[in-house]
Amino acid sequence: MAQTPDISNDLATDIWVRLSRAHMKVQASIEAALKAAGLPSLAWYDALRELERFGPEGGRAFEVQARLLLPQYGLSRLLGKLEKAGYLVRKNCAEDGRGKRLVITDQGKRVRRKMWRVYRAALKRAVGDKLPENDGPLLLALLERLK
Amino acid sequence: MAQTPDISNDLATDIWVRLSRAHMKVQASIEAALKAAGLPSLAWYDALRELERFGPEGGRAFEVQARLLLPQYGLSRLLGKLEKAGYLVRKNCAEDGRGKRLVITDQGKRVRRKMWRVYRAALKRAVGDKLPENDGPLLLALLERLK
DNA sequence: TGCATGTCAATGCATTTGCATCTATAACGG
DNA sequence: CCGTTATAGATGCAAATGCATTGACATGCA
Repeated sequence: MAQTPDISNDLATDIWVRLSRAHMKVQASIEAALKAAGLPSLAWYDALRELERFGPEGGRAFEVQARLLLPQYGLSRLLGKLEKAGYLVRKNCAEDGRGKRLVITDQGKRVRRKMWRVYRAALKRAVGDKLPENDGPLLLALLERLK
Repeated sequence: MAQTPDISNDLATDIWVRLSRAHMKVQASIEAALKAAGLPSLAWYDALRELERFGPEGGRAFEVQARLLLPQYGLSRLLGKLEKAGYLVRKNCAEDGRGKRLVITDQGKRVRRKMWRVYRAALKRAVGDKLPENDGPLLLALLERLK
């Protein structure tokens, strides 16, 4: 009488499903917290963080892209918005006429800091508080394997 | 000399970052495998699976929605596409004049089965093969805590 | 019954995304 | 030096998505 003939649920599938749910859940919490605080989205945070790493000389878009996992056009447009918001300036690049040098503004730094407080608190609620004791490092190690 | 004053990396953040990366990685593998096989996306699979669960009498959209984590309008449009593709029929609902009864077609069942083979193989590569021994249940349990 | 309120599902409209392509410049090979 | 190919980044257009609202019906309550 056919015991779930084709929709079989093996372990890998279960892990994938829970991984998805966990990811969605955490992401939703963070985004909701940011929105509730009237702050920009996670994507903006990530970009600002990378920009801030560059320091005052700034850096190039393709460097950010490598660390951010966004498609090239996605980053290009995100940078456009950040610039329009006044969080970033794109100056022509001296050593490479094709590229721009990306420099975060003071305003950009300020908003990133604000976001970090909210972000961190949300993360604590959605992750830290849910993992008792020393299960954190264990989960970290296991996730690392899926890399 | 300020040791990473504000971009502090606590454990929760590390877990979140790796969770994101793992999720993206697995998702990308599955989607790529489906696309390479000329099959529809994961979202279609999930919907078809839920529809198939209903059996021949079909079921309602809101029931699917609860299990699928899609917004209402997203599901509505996805169902529209599935119907246009011939994988589903929406018949007027006898017991509730507002709703439709969703019934998967034979063609829908066939394509779901095809997808499952590809999906499952991709999942094995992206998850099963990466987790040695009995770490699977452990990871499963830890992810469950983030629910 | 009759009206207010709630629910199911679809859709118009603005925004965002993905894909392909484009422009501009650099790097290379002869 | 020139022509070819590669790389940085932007953008036009079509498709997808989010949000708000609608239309149709159900439900609850006086």
